[in-house]
Amino acid sequence: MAGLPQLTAGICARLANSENEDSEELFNSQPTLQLLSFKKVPPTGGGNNVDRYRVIVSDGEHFLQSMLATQLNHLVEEDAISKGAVAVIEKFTCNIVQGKRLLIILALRVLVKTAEKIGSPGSLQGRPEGGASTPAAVTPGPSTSTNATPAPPPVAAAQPARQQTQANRNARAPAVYPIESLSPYQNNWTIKARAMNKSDIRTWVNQRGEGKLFSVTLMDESGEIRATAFNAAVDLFYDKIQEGKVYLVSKAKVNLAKKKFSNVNNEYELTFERNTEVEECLDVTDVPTVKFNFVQISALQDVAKDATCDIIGVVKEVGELSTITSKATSKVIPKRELTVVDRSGYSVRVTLWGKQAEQFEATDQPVIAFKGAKVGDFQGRSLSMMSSSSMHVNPDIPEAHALRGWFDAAGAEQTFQAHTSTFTGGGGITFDRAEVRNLNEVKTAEFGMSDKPEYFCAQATIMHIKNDNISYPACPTQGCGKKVVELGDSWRCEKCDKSYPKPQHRYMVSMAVSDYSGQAWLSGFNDVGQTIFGMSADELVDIRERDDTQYNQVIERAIGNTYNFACRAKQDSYNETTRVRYAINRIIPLNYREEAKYLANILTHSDWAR
DNA sequence: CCCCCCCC
Repeated sequence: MAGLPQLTAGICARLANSENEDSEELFNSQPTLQLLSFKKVPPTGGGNNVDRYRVIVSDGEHFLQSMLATQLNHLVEEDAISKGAVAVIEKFTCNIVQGKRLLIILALRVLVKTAEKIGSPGSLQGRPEGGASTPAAVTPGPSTSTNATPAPPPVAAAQPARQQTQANRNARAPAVYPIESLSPYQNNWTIKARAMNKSDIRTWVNQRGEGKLFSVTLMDESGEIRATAFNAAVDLFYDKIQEGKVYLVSKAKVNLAKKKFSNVNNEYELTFERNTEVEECLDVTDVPTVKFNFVQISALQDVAKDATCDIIGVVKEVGELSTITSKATSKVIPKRELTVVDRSGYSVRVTLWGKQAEQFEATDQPVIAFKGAKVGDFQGRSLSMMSSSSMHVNPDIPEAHALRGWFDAAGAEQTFQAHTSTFTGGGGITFDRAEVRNLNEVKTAEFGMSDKPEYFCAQATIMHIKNDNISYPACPTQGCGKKVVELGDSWRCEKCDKSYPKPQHRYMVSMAVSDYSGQAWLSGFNDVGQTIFGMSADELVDIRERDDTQYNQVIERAIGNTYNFACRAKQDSYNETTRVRYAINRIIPLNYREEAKYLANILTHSDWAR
């Protein structure tokens, strides 16, 4: 145990009584603490889906309950810290939640990943910080008249000194809380946050009545929260709140967020009310601007349909303003398509809607960053802006400058690859481990029994190939591939209205594949035959005509090989019987290095491997 | 209190 860092003795007691403290010194002190235990707190019902970690911290004398800010979750999940870790708490705040004093760790630096417990820390007097005892016995619980209970010693005193100093430069010097600390349990707070993704004003009519609303995402160093204004509050705040500006916000209502309707990372959301105060703040230091998590346009094929993503690229083309009529509402909606390219050599179409489509000005091929665009599968991959998406023209970030340089020097002359759909127009284009089903499950779950095709992936071995009718004579015209019929000494394609001296044979393969759970018949077209036989259908037809034994050998060689499949299941009626057929969208030979890596990863992360 | 995000 030699060389363990010294803990900051006494800090837990000071934090527990921080209302009596010179907070500036205390909150700048960057104490070293031991993290005794981690407990995952599951998402609350109706809240978001983000787990949080409750951590018991110790200074060697006392322990104190704390929460990790969610942006630190990865430290636990990636095993960078575990039971007994020693860390410098670089940034934190304190809050009163359900009558308990809670340390909120916003940033930390790991000194020791794991260690034995240092000293024998005890509970702080009367305060059940240990978490094991009953809070109600000592401090008033949340159920005892929440409003009548005076707000516990002002958390104002417990704010990071730096933020407090900034706040003091404002006329009314409110205490500034991190967004991370907001909760329904206490309401005397002010946050200082940047307004992002302000929506248009939207109206609704339903059984309960009608109204209008807009929403905006507020963001500070600690996190983000979605805020919504209804009806009268729309008139009060819509013009006042401007995208990108920083505001002091107080007296808004904190509610549980219904996470399925938003991708904002917070358990709660705000509702602006009549008495809510929103004041622009000119001191914007330490209030972050948008955070992007860019993916390359080429990588969009690996992003699931309906997911949101961030893209940055050069606008190669700007489409005309047009309109569509919504099928659902019959509303006419303005629309504009942008074609965006990046250094991956791919292009993608981004659809703007409504005002954003109307107001888009076609300046000279700007760099644009898109945040939270929705991924669609039209023509392979497409992007669509939503009300929660945002668009940033020529942002002052390194990626944008790099793209500008690249495009002006070379990119402008380049041709770009568009994403393309592989005949399905649906999902299942790529093999995705998350979509792997065993064949028994595919059958019992009745994949493909609905009207729409359903997609699944499988890893399976070829057991048998129907070899009587493995290919057909097809039109040799690029992109046609229709069946041709022999007429005299030529082959005629109805579709192309042309005759050819020779057809081009194309595969149409039916094969039984098997995994540990069961067997299924899959059908595949030309690329599938090419993959499993390692030759074109023309070559194989040629072999069959010359040497039946050699032909059978080629078929035999394809048996017993294992592939990763991306499949489509679809109902099909033939001769008055309806059954589900499975078509192969993609067939990929196993890459054993990759398979081994995948398995090793499972081993490393499973409990029974420890 | 919304929770739609559209079309080809």
